[in-house]
Amino acid sequence: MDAFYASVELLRYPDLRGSAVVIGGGRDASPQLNSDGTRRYAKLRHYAGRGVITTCTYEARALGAHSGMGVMKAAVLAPDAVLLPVDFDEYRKYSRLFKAAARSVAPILEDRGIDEIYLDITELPGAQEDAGRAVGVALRLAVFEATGLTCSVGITPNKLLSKICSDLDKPNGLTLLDAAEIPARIWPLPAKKINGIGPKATEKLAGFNIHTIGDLAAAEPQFLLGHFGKSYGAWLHEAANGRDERPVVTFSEPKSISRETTFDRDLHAVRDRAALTPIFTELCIKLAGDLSRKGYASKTIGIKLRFDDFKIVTRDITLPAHTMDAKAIRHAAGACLKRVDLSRRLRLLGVRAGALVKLADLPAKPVQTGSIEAALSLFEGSDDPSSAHFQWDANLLASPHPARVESVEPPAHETALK
DNA sequence: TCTGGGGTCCTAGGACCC
DNA sequence: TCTGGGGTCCTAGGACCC
Repeated sequence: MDAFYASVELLRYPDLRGSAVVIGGGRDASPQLNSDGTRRYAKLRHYAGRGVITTCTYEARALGAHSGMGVMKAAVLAPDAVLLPVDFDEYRKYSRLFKAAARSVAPILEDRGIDEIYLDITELPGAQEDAGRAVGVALRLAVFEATGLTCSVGITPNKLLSKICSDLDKPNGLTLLDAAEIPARIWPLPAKKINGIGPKATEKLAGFNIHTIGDLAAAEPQFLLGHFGKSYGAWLHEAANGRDERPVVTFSEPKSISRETTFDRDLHAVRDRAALTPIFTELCIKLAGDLSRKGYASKTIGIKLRFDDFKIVTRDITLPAHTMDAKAIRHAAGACLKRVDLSRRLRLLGVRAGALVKLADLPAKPVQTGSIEAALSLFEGSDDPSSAHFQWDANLLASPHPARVESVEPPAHETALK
């Protein structure tokens, strides 16, 4: 989707069409209603805070703003640009609408986040020959009719090339590409246009005088393997040559669910404990709510800290049984926090639930909260909370497999087989 | 002007088991 | 008392993406 969040906002505030508009910042950027019924929008120049731009209109981009940029920095470049707060509920609504419209054209759809999808149109009637363009036209029409929003489409032999091509003619673009055109149209592009080559890899490649995808394609595979590792090196070579066999995946289970927040000001774990504790607990409650709503239980609870120097530290712990209970999550996360050196001030705190299992697939009833608390009290009472190693007392825990606890020695024949 | 929130995948070492 | 090879799980960090 083209400038997705900003475009959704323009549907709501059509008077902003044609203006430089920035979405982000958070908090009090909502438009106010004047007495005459007109709207008064917040200007970038009045912003004070730590937010970043999530999306901005093409007019704002022309002034130098881009997503990821701090709003304070953008205010210097475009002080008169309009600032709007993010409204994820609204974007999710339009996300569902555009995906449903796309599915009506091509049912094999891979979800790549709120504003991006892959479609497998191989088996679509008449998708061979020159009908690719017809599919692209139908797709954009269906999306526009359902949402009033434009999107950009790449139609190629695989996901890697489609991703690159969808970006070549933004906004409202349609780009078709045949494998034979790779040298002429793909190789001149910067290497970072490949999905999977980020800032670090771009920098490292530049050090070897590899700047374009063509440079990368011309590099000896052995050289790439030697400098980028077996897996990534081999992938770089394949990607540069436009080869990608990944299928369009229509469904996948989530691996983790998390909540995090950046504080208005940096907080010290001890001195600002009174402010920190409720934030920490709130994150755990929200995470438990997310798990419950989505129907998952987690066996690994972790925390993420970002210090004032932007260094990130993570800690996690695997529980004896899956849980979705806020108290159990809070206790586990608290135990993780005790394993971190907290002398620096904190900028961000996050809580994560991993090792997820669908509630329906849970082997037995989730362990009761009380038992997990009893187990975790072992951590909190530990003489050495910084120690990375803890001993669980299995007897304190309710087992999700009560029957198996009773098993004793394996039968003699089984022992013999070993 | 310091840089959000929610994810995935990969690597790597140590524990532990066979 | 000195060395194997394979496999899984746990934990921490990092690159990358939307």
